[in-house]
Order: sequence, then structure tokens, then C-alpha cells
Amino acid sequence: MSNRKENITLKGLAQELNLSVSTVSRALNNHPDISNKTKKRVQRLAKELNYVPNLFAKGFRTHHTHILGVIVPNVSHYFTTTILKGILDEGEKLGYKIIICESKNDAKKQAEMLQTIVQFGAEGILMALARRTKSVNDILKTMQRIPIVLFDKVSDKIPCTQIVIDEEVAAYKAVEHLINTGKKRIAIIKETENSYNSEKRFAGYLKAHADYNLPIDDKIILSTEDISLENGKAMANILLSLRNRPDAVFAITDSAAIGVIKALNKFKVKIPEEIAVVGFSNSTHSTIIHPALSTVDQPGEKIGRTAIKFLIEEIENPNNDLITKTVEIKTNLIIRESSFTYS
Amino acid sequence: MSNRKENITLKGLAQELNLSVSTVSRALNNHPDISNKTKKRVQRLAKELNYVPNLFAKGFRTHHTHILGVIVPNVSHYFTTTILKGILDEGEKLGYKIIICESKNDAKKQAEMLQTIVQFGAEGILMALARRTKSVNDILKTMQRIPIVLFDKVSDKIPCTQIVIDEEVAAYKAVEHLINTGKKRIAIIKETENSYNSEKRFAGYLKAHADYNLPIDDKIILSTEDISLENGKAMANILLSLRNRPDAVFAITDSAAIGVIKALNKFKVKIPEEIAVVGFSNSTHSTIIHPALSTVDQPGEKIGRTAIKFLIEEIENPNNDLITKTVEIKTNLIIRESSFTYS
DNA sequence: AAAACGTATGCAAACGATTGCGAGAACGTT
DNA sequence: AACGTTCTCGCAATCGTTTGCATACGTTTT
Repeated sequence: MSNRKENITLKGLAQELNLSVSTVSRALNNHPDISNKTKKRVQRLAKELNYVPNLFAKGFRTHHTHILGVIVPNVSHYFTTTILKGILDEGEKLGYKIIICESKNDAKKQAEMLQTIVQFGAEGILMALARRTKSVNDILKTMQRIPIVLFDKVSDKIPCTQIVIDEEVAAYKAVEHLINTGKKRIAIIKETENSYNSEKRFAGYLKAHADYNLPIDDKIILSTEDISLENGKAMANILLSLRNRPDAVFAITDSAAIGVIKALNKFKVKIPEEIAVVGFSNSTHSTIIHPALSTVDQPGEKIGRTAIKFLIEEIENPNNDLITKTVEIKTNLIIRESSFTYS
Repeated sequence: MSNRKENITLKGLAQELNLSVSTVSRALNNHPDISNKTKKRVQRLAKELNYVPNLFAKGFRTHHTHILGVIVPNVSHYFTTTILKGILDEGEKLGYKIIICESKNDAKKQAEMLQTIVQFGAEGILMALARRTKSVNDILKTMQRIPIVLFDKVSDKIPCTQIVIDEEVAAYKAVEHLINTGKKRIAIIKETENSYNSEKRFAGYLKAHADYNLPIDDKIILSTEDISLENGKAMANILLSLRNRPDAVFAITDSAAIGVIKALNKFKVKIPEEIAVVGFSNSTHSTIIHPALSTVDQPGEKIGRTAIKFLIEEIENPNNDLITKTVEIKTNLIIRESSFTYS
């Protein structure tokens, strides 16, 4: 049997004060119809009895739940958590509660989650797409009910606001930096499959080469399906076995870059003198590895904040355009030991 | 103006089928009073029209919201995210939605969050306490309304179910392992302030020394207020400056342990031959650093799962005992290069 | 044939808050 | 004294769902 405190309701207050429920409601909401004297009386008692409105009844009545859903592939991914930080923080400021779900990079699970989040009364959804989200039907269907804003893992097949970083520019700057330190033969490790991020970063790589009149060599353009630390090592081994070794490696992910560093360390290849390494993400690992990894810092919190702001804007001022609108957040190249030495 | 789809309600279904709302409701809930024929008819149309019950109305009526709140100090902390994973996953299985909040280790913010989570209709709360949570009044007050389960950062001042790891045993085993590898002068880096975790781990350290008849030396028992990588380095420097250096360091946190390794690497102290290092947490950093860090693996997912299971149990079978009940999850010592070499 | 029962369904209240509308009181105006 | 305003406040409907109770049948029992 439960002996938890019963909640005080408007009715309770009304009885206590000998007023009607509506008057109490209006007094609490500072409605002009109510005299100051009554307002004071009501508000004092409400405070005294620690009255908390039943947000469920409220939301039910007003169709305003102030819940937002977030779906990410993996909550343990550091970059993702920085985005979540921004979302949670800004959401709190703006009076919204956040429900977080993990799709585990499973498109089916992702679709189910969209369902339940909607069922649950969320007023909008923020999401980073699961890998290999081929069918976007579920997402389009969900968008007919509530607005969606995409971030990080996005798709141009979905007509909505999308918050991304300046992938191409960032990659360009990273490669440019390597070129500026005198590197002429820069390998890249990217993803095999159609990844928005990977393609953009590769484009930046190509553009930098074009702008600086550096030749492209397919032999040092490596792709891997799963861009992990292990595969970073494997790719590095391939590069080391080349007759004509690269003098730098740009990995489109920190984890791969760290794999590369580990492999180079193992074979006592000097970093950055023989081979420089640049990654992408500024994960916490980048300062743990030795030498510390040069990388592109992605302002996760800002991405999160921006995403939720756009979403709430759409919720509060609905215009069902369903138009793709891409917002680019600026990144910042961080130069550390893996690509530069004061000499 | 919004042109989003209107939701189908019970009333809509009832009209379409020429039935009463109550019959439709019962049919959908598989109530025995309803004939199979009618049930089929109703359920078919419901599926066809993609009927989704308004969970807000439902929760409002039944006082069962199926929302749980989680408060953690920092969502970007890796160990925390593994716990969250467990909570999210198990919560989904059990039909609960999770609202996540970040206290940023601020007791005041934490208190506010308890408030809003309750207001919001959550049926229970999972939390890891913010550091220096002196006043537990807010928490006790919240517990009068809904049950709370603590994990990781707990306090015996709060009478509720608490999920922790076997801190003392884990620390004991870590130190025992160092002793077994022949180390005789083992330093410890712990926290200054009253931290449950720190004290327990220190107790394990002491017990291992007692059991193996090793002397304790206050000079190599170091405390720091903020147990960070930087302070790990600082502590290591202190240890290195000692006339009588330790031959091993047990840091009660991976970050401090990594700081130690970095400092030792800098001074080319051989790990583990001259000084072995063991950490605590099995953070992702522990395999990035070189040499790889021996550490205690804390099964975060299991902790999360266990915590939410206990919470839901309390929600669904309320008995307001308000008794402290500590559940210990077993950890696992992972031996890596920083404390052991095959020779 | 009346009574008793089981089965399938509908009626209406309830949950807690909001809000349009209307009513009564107080006051000023003519 | 009759009327109009303004200020306060209450009535009642509403949101979508659940659920105790009543009702309407058809069937079995006596």
C-alpha cells in the first residue's frame, strides 16, 4: 500500500479558499479578470500547500506536452554526448523535456522509436540517422505529424532542417595545413559506403589538392567499411607497405587516425617528421594518444543547441513547408604534435 | 497554419463502427466482456486507420505515465553513458520512457531537476548524486512522492535502493594483483573529500596491505581534490621526487592513472618494470594510452539495467519502507601492459 | 411461463486543468 | 430611478480514455 503524499489540485485549493476552480486557475495564471486581492490569497495558499500543476492534465487539455524526442545511434559516442549536452541544456532553458533513445544504428529500431516517441506525445524530434538508413518512409510519415530536425548524420532525401558542420571546408583546412607543413603526398582514409560525412570530407581533400596543384594518387586513397581504430591500423599497414609511402595521413575520423598512430608507433615511424597524421572530431582520445593528434574540433554543444532551437521554432511557429534547409556550423582545426613540431 | 494529420481517437473509431466509445476501448484492451467478432472488427479498423492511443489522456486517467527520470552529473562521461545505455535499453523493453537530465555536479541544479521531473509526471527517478551533495533534504522530499533509486554516486544518508559496484573488493583485487607481481611499495592516488567511492577503494587498498603484511607509508598515500588527468600527472611528479620511490601506483580513477603514465613516460620511467600502474573504470582511454592501462572494469550496462529494474519493481509494487538497500555489482580486473609483462 | 442467469454492449462519471460565456455586484451616469 | 459599464467571479463544456454500473438481449433453469 502506498502512503505517498496526495497531490494538491485546483479543486483542493478552491475548496480551501471557498472559490471556484476556474477562479483559482485564473488567479494562478495571472489572468486580468481576477482581483489582486484574490490572486494574492490564492497564490499564497498555493505556495503554502506546495501546489504543482498536473502537467499531464495540462498537456492533455492544451495539446502542448513540451516533450521532445531525440534519437541517436549510440549514446556512448563522445561527440554524440557533447551534442546531447547542448540539447539538454538548451531544452531545459526553453522549458522542454527531452526523451532520449538509442537506435544502435539499426534502421528498424529507429523506425519503431519514431513511432513510440510520437505516441508518447512528443512535439518534435531531433535525430542523427542510423547508418544505412535506406528507407526514409517511416521518417517522412512521422514528419506528417510532428516536425523533425536532423543533425550530424543527415540525408538530403529528407526535406527538413538539417544541422551539420562545414565538412568540406573543415577537411580542406586540415589538408591545407598538411600541405603548408611541406607534405606533398597525403593519404586519406575514408568510408566505403555512401556516407554524407565521408563524401564531403573527401571532397574537401580533393579540392585542396586541386587548389594547390598536388597530384592525386589512388593508391593512397583508402576506404574501409567500418571506420574504426582497428581498421585504421590495417590501413596504416597497407600504406607502410607501399613502395612510395605517403608523408601524411588524413583520416576522416579520430579513431582511424589513432589506429594509424598506433601502427606507426609500433614500426617506429617518426610522427610527424616521416608521416604526419590528422584526424577529425577532437575526441577525448586525441590528447591521450602520443603524439597528441591534430584534429578538427566539432562544436557538439553548439550543434545540439542550434538543432533544438530550430526545432522549437518550427513547433511554435508551424509552417509546413517541408523544405530542406541546411545549417552549417563552423569547425576549428586544432594543431597538435602529430602534424607539427616547433623546430 | 498547420496541416498535420489529425489523430484518430476512440470516438472516431466508435462512430465509424457504430459502437460506443467504451466498447471500442474495451475491445482494444482485449477485455473479456467483448465478443470476439466485435474485437476483431474494432482491431482491424484501428490498425487500418493507424490509431494510436493518446498516452497523455491515458496517463492522465490512470495516473500511470510510464515516464522515468534520470539525473546524472555529466552525460559526456563514458562510464555514465554505459549506464545510460543499460537504462535506456531495459527501459524500452519494460515500456518506460526515459527523460535524462544533467546536474553538472551542481546540487542546486539537481534539486531543481528533481522538482521538474516530478512535476512532469515521472513515476520514479534514477540518479547519481552530484558531487558535494550536502543537503539531501530535496531528495528526501521528492521521495515522499515517487521512488528514487541511486547508482554510482550514492549516499547512505538517503534511505533507498542503491546500486553500486563492489568498490572495496575491486580495489583489493587490483592491489593484490600488484602484490602478486612482486610489488612491495604501492602508492595510491585518491580523493580528498568525502567520496563514497574513494573511501571504499582506499579501504580495499588498506585491507590488501594488511592481509599481505605490507607496511603502509603515508608518504605514498596521495589525495587530490579533483581527481583528473592533470592532477594525476602532478601526483606522479611528487612520487618521482621521493627519495624512496614507489614501485607501483594504484589510482582510483583511470584519468589519474593515465596522468601518471603520461608523467612516467615523460621521464622515461619504465612501465611496469620500474613502476607499474593500475587504474579504475576501464574507460576507453585505457587502451589508447601506451602502455595499455590495467584497470577495473565496471559493468555500466548491468548497473543501469539493475537500477531501472529495481525502480520499476518499486513503482509497480509500492511498499514505502524507505530502507537503504545496497546492491553490489561485481567488477572485473583487466590486466594490461601497465602492470604485467610476459617475460 | 416465470424466474434466474450469462453475455454483450452502452451510459455516464471521472481524472485535472483551461476557457468561453454569462451572471451578479458595485459603481457611475443621466 | 433607470440604465449602462466595469469588475469579479462561477458554470459548464472540453480534451481522450477508462471503468462501475445499468440495460438489453438470449438462454437455461425451475
